[in-house]
Amino acid sequence: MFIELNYRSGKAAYLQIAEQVKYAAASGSLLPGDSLPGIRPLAERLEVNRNTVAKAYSELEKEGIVEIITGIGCIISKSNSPLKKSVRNKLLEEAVDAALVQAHHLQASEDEFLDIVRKRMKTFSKRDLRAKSDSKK
Amino acid sequence: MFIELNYRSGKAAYLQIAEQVKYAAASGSLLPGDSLPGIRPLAERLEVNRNTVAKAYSELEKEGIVEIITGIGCIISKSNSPLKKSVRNKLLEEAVDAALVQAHHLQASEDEFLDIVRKRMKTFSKRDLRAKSDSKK
Amino acid sequence: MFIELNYRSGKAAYLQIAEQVKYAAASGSLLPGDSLPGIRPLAERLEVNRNTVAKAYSELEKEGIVEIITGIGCIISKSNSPLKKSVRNKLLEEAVDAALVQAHHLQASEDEFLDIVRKRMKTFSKRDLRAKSDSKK
Amino acid sequence: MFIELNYRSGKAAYLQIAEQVKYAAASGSLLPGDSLPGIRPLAERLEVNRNTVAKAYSELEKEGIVEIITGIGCIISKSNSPLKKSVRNKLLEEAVDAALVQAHHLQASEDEFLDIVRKRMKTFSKRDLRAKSDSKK
DNA sequence: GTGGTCTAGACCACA
DNA sequence: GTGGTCTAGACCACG
Repeated sequence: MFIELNYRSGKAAYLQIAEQVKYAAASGSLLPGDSLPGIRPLAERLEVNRNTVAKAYSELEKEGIVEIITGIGCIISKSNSPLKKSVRNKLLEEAVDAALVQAHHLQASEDEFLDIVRKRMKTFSKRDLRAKSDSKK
Repeated sequence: MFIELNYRSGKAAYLQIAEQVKYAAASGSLLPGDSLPGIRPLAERLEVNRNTVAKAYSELEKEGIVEIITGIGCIISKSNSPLKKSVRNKLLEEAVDAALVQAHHLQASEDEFLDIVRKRMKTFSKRDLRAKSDSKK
Repeated sequence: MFIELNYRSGKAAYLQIAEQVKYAAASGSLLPGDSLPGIRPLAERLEVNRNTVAKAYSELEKEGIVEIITGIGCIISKSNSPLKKSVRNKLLEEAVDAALVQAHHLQASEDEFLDIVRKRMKTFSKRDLRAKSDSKK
Repeated sequence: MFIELNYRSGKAAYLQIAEQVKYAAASGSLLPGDSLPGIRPLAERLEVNRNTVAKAYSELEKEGIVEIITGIGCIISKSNSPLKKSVRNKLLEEAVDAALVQAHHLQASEDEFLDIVRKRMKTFSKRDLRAKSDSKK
C-alpha cells in the first residue's frame, strides 16, 4: 500500500494518513468500493498505535470519504456528498481562499497563480484517466 | 500592516504571525532594516495576548530572520536569504493541490473550480486596495 | 417473547439480553423450570450473531440464573432468588431520577413532564396489547 | 467538592463525573455561573488522568450544561437550551421511555410508577427551593 | 479476525 | 496557572 509517514514533518501522524487517503481518492488511485488496509496491519507497518490509524479513518468517515463497517473494514464510499449546496460552496471557497492566501504571502501574481492551478489540474486529470483505464481491466 | 490571523485554521496564533513575517521577508516585501510592528499594538489589533506576539518574534529571532533590540523594537536582519524559487514553487503547488483535492471531493468540475478561483481573486484584490487606502491614513 | 434490543443505548447487546432475562426471572415473570428461546431463533429475531445470544446465556449461567443443558436448551434454575424489594425500588428511583434530570435540563415543567409520562405510558400499553395478540399466533 | 467516583460500578469514570455535575446542576446545587473545579486539581483528587476529567467536562459542554473557557475554567452555563422544540421533545420522550422500560422490566404497575415519579419530583423541588434560598445569601 | 472505547502520559498554546 | 491535542496501551463487543 502507498501510505507512508514522514516523521520529521511535524504534522500529526493521523492527519498524514487521512490526507494521503484523501489525495489518493481525489486523484483516482482509489476508487469507490476499494478497501483500505485494516487498522491493525497498517498500524503495524507504519509503527504507530492502532488508535492513530483508527483516528485517521474515523476522520475520513466524518468527511464522508470512506465508510467504516465493524467486522468488515474500511471502504471508499461513493462520493455522493450529503452536503447542502450552500455548505458545499462555502467549503470550496475556503479551500480556494487558503491557496490564495498562501500565494499572497509568497508574492505570487494572479497570472502566476492561475498558471499553477491549470498545471496542477492537468496532473489530476491524467490520474483520473489512468484510474478509469485501470478499472477496465 | 499585512498580518492577519485565521482563527479557524487550527494553526497556533504565534506560528501564523511568524510565518507571515517570514514569507514577507523572504519574498522581498520586507527588507533588511525594516521595522516590525510593536508587540503591544500588534497584540491589540489581533486580539491576542502580548505573550503570543512576543513568542512569534522570539521564534523569528531564533531562526535569524529578525533582531530584537530592547527599547527599540524588532527589525529584519540582513543575513536573511530569500526562499529558493524551487521551494517557493513547491509551496505554491502544495497549496493549490490541497484546494483541488477538496474540490474533487465536493465533485466540482474544473470550470466551476476556475470560476470560484477568479471570483475569490477579485475579492482579494478589492481587499488589497482597501488595505492600501487604509494605510494612507 | 419479551426481549427487545435498543440499538442506540450504547449498551452491549449481550448485556441487554441477559439483563432482561434476569429482571423477568427476578420479578416472577419467568418461573424456575421455564424455557428460554433457543439461541438460533432468538438471534435471528434480534438480528444479531448467534455468538451474541450464546454469550448472554452463558453470562446468565455464570450468575446462576439459568442452566444450559446441551441438546435441550436453557431453563430458569430454581435456586434463583428474586430481587429484594428495596433493591428493586432503588433501581426504579434511579431510572425516574435520570428522566427528571434530563427534563430539568430541557427546562420542562412538572406538568409537562407528567403529561409526557402519561402519553408514553399509553403507547406502551398499546404495544403490550399488540404483543399479546401477536403471541397468540 | 461533591464529586466522587465509585471504582466498582463498572461505569466509565468520565461518565460518573459528568453525571454528577449534571445531577447537581439539575437539582439546584450548582447554579448558572458557578465554577467547576479545575481539570487538574479534580483529576488529582479523584486519582484519574487529567484527560478523564477533561472528557467529562467536554461532554458536558457538548450537552450545553457548562461552558469551558481556556485559561479561565469551566462554569455552569445559563440553561438556554439552543435545541429545536422537536428535538427537545424527542429527547424528553426518550428519557421517559428509558424509565418506563426499566419499570416494565421490574414489573412495576402504572400506578406504582406514577407514585415514584411524584415522590422523586418532590425531592427535586425541595432542592430547587434550597438552592434559591442559598443564592440569597 | 474486525473496529470501538476508556484511560493515560507527554507536550503545546495561551493568559 | 488554564484547557487542548496527539499518541499509546489495554480491554471490549462483535462476526
